[in-house]
Amino acid sequence: MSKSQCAPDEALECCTSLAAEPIDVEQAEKIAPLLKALGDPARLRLMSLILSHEGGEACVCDLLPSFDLSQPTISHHLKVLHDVGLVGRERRGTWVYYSARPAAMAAVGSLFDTAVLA
Amino acid sequence: MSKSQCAPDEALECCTSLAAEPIDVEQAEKIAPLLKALGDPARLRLMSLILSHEGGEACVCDLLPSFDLSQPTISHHLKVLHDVGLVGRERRGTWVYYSARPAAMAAVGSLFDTAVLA
DNA sequence: TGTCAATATTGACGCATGTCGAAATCACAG
DNA sequence: CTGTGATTTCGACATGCGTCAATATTGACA
Repeated sequence: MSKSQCAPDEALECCTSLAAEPIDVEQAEKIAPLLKALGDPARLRLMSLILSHEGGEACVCDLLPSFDLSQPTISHHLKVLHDVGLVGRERRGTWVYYSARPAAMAAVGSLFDTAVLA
Repeated sequence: MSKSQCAPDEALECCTSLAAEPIDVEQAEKIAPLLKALGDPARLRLMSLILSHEGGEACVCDLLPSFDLSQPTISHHLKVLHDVGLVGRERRGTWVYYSARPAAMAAVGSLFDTAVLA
């Protein structure tokens, strides 16, 4: 059984700025995987390519040409992004479309709100 | 020679939202390490503890009690954060104070600006 | 049904990472 | 200068990660 499920929005509604107060252990363990998933150049670019692609979604064939990596490797990175809930996946015919999940992105972004106060 | 230098602000002035346009390879390779550094629960909590600590800085002895990890492990995580430029380090007497570097935090945060448009 | 194109999974490989205990620095007090 | 507490570095270990080639799956279409 491959557990390729996309993590739902449990982790996505619970976070404020890192600077506001010390984040608690549970929050940290929920959010860190999202940052970790984005902490690879290929996946960061994939996220950006998907976000800035027409309609906010892109199929694998749209993304592949931007990389020197093999197709299985790209597929693997997309699975990582999907597993942590940063992107959604939808099959339409032969193609699989990946789309950004704004709530997850916003959750990560909120960590850095008002971080400019220090 | 241990290269424990703190990466200067090269990577910190060059980034806009991931959604605005596809991030280029060089930017991705500069920013991804920052996200990777934050992609560990212990380091995410360290960052938050430092940011929300009085004066925006904290010595190792302030941070240690919040973790079940050994002191060398905490020191290692702080070094990771320092090496990517997310925190500064200053020795004052016997103690070493770590402080958040707002520019680095802002650089990361800017990736998620307007990501809510999709 | 059978073939083809798009995507995912598997298995393997080296390399990086998180963790610890032990030892080394570093700075101050006596 | 010797000792003591704070912090870093070292060496080692197990685990995780990025990558690929090979194979499997899925869906469209003849």
